[in-house]
Amino acid sequence: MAKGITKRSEDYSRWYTDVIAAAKMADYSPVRGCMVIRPTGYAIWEKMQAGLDKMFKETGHVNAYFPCFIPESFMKKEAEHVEGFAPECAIVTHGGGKKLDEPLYVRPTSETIIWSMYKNWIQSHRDLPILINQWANVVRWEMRTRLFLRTTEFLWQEGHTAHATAEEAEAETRQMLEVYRTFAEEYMAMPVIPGIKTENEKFAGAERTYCIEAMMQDGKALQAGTSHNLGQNFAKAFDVTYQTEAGVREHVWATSWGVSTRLIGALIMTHSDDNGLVVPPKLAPLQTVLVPIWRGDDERAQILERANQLAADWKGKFSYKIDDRDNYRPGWKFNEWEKAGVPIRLEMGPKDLANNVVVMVRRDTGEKEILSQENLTAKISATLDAIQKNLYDNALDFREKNTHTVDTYDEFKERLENESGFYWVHWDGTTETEQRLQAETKATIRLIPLAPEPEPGKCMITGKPSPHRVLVAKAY
RNA sequence: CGGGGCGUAGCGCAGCUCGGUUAGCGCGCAUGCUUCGGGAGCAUGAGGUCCCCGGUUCAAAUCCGGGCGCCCCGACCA
Repeated sequence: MAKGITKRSEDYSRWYTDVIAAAKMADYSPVRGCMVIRPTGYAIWEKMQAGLDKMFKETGHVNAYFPCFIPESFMKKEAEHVEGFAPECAIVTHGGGKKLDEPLYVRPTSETIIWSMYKNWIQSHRDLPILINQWANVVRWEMRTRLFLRTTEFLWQEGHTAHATAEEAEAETRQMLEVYRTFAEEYMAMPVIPGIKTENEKFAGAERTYCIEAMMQDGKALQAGTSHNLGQNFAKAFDVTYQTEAGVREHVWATSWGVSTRLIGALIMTHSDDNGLVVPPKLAPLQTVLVPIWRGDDERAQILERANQLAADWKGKFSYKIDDRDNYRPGWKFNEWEKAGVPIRLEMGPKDLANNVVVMVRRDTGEKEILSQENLTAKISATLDAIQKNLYDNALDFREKNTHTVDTYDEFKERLENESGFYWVHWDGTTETEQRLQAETKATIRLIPLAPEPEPGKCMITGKPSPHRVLVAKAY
């Protein structure tokens, strides 16, 4: 039934790219490592943007736009930042046919150019906080790329805030992490675990990085969003100070936070199946498609008339399309919309017309149901809600089934071989042990829980004391 | 950067080993008719720098040399 899509059990990577191709979400571009986001993929991004942007505004943020070119000298001002990003930057050396006096970095992230501006905008505590977000593209010259998950250029949002106190910055960082968690769970129907990154994994230039981690269907972890407490690092690098109420000059406290088009990859790998894309109703570009079935022009006219009558009640309640194309047959359409992940398909033919019913098919379960044409609108709305919930429940159930607790390194290594998934383990808190773990098993410490359950134990590798467990997994 | 695979019609491929008519096949595309409840059938038709450069030869998609590009897998990263 799913011609052209490799089964997940055969080859997970190929399945992933097949789903994207079958749903016409993206295409490879003439430029290595870059992708073209096609209308179907972009529509999902627009839905994500709409949901997130609303939440950003509700928490007091405003949008702005900063340039994509950053003077080299700016990039070099924060030591850890430049060290972290320099290897993966694209640099413009020529413009207008002439060599530039100073090379321009194509932004891999915008902290530096934004803080160069904040320096001018901030003098007094009265100027704080600044709560700016921008929707933009960024470029990171990755060695290996995968559609949506890691491309040389990608789209994202980056919030950059400035605060008078460390406490306020920390509260902001945590608040935005919570926004991401809510978005992932409520819109994407993707359960996530919030936490803190280890020193080793934190953002270049941050004091502390928070993240949300999700489990993909192959048991691997995917970092779905990050929120950084930047402390005073950028304020010091760019000499951004303000006068307190008491008249004292202090460096400003900063945060930054972002999610990217990678979320689309996360969405695919959380819900989709061997028949193609599955999209939760809240992010589906098209929520319901009605496929009319007819023989001959008379039936066609009758069916379409009834379909339009029914659909008149749907406006403003959910998005829909009546697929009245005459050049494709119903079976072909069923398949196409299935691959595209449309949550609900309705079928209506002559028999249904005679019986005053329609056939409804759920994308998530494949269940067919014959519905009266009375109260159809309410039934569709309720089913969309049910699909949203079912997708979340399934994803959560999958994660729980694939989350393990282990105490010894031998057991960990053995189980990781056979069951990829999340592992809660004891760790002694050192970077050396973390690096050894990664070198020996390819798994990484994904996060330290926000509010860890105190559980004194011994590091599974070194046997040194550990106050609580951390989350370890192979990751994208 | 290492390992593997591959460049021939829009897409997927055969042909290459062993050089030889006008380079094929499937899907898709165009037109027409019949169809239409899970990827329709028939007929007709359009569509090619055989990745590039050089060499060998009467003759190269095919042999030789060099180059470029893409995909997959690993080391780094959202």
